[in-house]
Amino acid sequence: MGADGTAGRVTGRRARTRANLLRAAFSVFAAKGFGHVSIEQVCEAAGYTRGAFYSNFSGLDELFFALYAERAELIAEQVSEALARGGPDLDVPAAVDRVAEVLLLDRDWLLVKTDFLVHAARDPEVARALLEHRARLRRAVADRLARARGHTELPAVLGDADGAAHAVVAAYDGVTTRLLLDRDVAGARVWLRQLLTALLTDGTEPAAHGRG
Amino acid sequence: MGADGTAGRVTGRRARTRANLLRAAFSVFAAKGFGHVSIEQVCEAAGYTRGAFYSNFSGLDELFFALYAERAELIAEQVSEALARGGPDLDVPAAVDRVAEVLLLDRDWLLVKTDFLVHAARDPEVARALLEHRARLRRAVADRLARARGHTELPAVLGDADGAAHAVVAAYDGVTTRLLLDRDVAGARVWLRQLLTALLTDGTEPAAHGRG
DNA sequence: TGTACATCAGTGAACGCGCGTTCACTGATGTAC
DNA sequence: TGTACATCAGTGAACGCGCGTTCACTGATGTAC
Repeated sequence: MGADGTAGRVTGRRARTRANLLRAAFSVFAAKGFGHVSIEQVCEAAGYTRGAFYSNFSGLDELFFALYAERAELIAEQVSEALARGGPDLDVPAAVDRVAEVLLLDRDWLLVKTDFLVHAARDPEVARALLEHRARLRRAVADRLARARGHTELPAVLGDADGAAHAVVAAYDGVTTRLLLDRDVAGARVWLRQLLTALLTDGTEPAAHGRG
Repeated sequence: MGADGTAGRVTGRRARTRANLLRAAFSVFAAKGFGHVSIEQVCEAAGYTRGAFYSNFSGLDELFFALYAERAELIAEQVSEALARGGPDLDVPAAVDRVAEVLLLDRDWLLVKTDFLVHAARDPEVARALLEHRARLRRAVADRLARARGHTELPAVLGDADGAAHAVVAAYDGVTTRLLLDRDVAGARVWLRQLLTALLTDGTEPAAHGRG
């Protein structure tokens, strides 16, 4: 159903229900962790019966996947936008600040994202989706760095702009882990800035900010 | 019980059962993820009944914690040892290779460790244990770096040896995430080496290894 | 070293709950006129 | 714009399973002599 024009008559209500379930699920996942959440709990949080759930999703896995995809899309757009701003000359510290702002905005998202990582680590199908999302972010970073070549010389150890973009993602992942444990969002931003500065410059200039 | 000499008569059998349960649980956790494992499954894998489980642990959480603590202790020792080898002069590439060997040996451990991270992220009590383990690793690295000062000048952005040790842990965490997704252990070691080189040196020398 | 005994570790059955999954039904929603 | 109708979204009850948790019991294990 849905390929021809006849299908999907009552689209409004269905879309709303789906969105409500996704929104409620996000909160519940963030609070308890994917592994400790039942369909019943999601339905209760959203104010629907379990029948409504099954009318929209085949199971928790599918909902979780949809949840991740939706949010990851949003983040990717925000990062691209943050990188696009600021003119053709790359101001590394300013760009880093903007990206750090987007990526380390919401601890709940980091929690859900890490749950998804753990899920993906055991399911190659899911892993592929996550890797694609990461590749997309990486490409946005690499493009930006490549465009700015000459202005800021990258350290040679990491290779080209692509290697540097890999390093940026690794730094993000590293800071994510730390933030999940110490819950210090502001400190994490400072720390991410320092790490990226250390990675993207030749590391000889002194630190501009304090350590987190 | 246990504080005076009279308690714990039949120690052998009990210790063996506990160890068997822990070993079996490790495999099951690695395969399915903490959130998707039941007490029953652990018992079946270990060849005991659920009664035996309750005779040794109060629940899955306690077992998981014991599991993590035991293994983390082992890793900490191995890392300390890897850092101690090689004489008073720090040969950064060689030390990095040895540490990378220990830390990225076993994907199963990374899986379980990440499950534990996700668990700790939602329980401050658990987080404290994990943070302590990380602090211990970090201290080992910082001590080693501090002892080697003068031989290898650290980049100024990261501050002192302590800041550099933080960066080492962040790199490890970042590489862990990637390894969980692409399952390329050998590539992860190469990549960790590159990242650490970029972080611990001033980044001007060319890359010695290919990118992972 | 061997034996009798006390104690403790692990058994296995039982209970009940939470929840995944299904499905006949109802009333909400969009459409045709 | 209003109304009658067809269809679909969500309801809510029912079923059954997996499993957490408990506990009386048994036989394995260490100890005292």
